[in-house]
Amino acid sequence: MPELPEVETTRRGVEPHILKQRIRDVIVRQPQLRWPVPDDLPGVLKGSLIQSVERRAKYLLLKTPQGTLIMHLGMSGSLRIVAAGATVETHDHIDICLSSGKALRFTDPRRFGAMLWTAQDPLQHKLLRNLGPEPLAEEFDGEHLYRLSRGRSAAVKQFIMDGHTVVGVGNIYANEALYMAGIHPKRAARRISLARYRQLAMAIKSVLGDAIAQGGTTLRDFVGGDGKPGYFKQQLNVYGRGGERCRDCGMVLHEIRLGQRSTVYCRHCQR
DNA sequence: TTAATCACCTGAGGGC
DNA sequence: TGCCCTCAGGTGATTA
Repeated sequence: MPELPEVETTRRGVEPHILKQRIRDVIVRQPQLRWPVPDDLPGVLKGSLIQSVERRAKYLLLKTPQGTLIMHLGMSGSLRIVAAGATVETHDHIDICLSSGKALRFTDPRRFGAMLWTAQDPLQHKLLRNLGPEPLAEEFDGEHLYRLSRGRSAAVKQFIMDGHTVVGVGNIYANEALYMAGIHPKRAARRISLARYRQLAMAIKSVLGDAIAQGGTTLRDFVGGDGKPGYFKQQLNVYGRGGERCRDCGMVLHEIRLGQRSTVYCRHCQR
């Protein structure tokens, strides 16, 4: 399940293979993704030069002189480099064939992913223009969280998973960051002090930074752009460990549903 | 404006 | 072995 570190790992993995490549063809086998792939996408992209491979939140942006291809991996999506004409599996929905003879292949069993086109500034696209800061950017800090949380009665876990607060904090890393900061996931966002938000911001940066450095998680079917799995799962302290012992205090980790999401925490370490 | 819920989708895993 | 059911989850849309 790609979260921000997985998306960044994918970006770094595919970038060397597609940067400065010209798009020779686009093969759309399954256009029904989260939103339908535009009918004219192959025609628009054909012949374009890929100028940059960027990321904003969990969106990957392939910029060409004509516009930008906006991609989202959804829940189960992946991008990898294959030889053009490589054997096609059931969920290989889109191939972007390159002048090098290779292809960027989008695979997504659950089809929660997306592939959209904009000729405008992609950061002004309706999906991107209202997003919060990047978690690893300087502008994201405890003051930012504290300021936005005033008057918010929602649970802090849902607050930090809201893309308007900060982007890229999915369920796994929200659980981990709250554990690291010692904050109970159900605590109302407005009832957390500035000092504790500073700890939480540092925890988010630490958890996401470490995950990126190690290539994302190995949960389910995630593999990087090079087809190799990530290695972060071994370091998860709470996510997926409900009923097991807390690595810090030895208490049994508690698992609940919060906002329809699996939430694991330590009742002793997190207040 | 905020919070809660729904919808999308399919593979994995458990129970029978 | 096969069938059925539940769960997993990112995020926009809808509803209250």
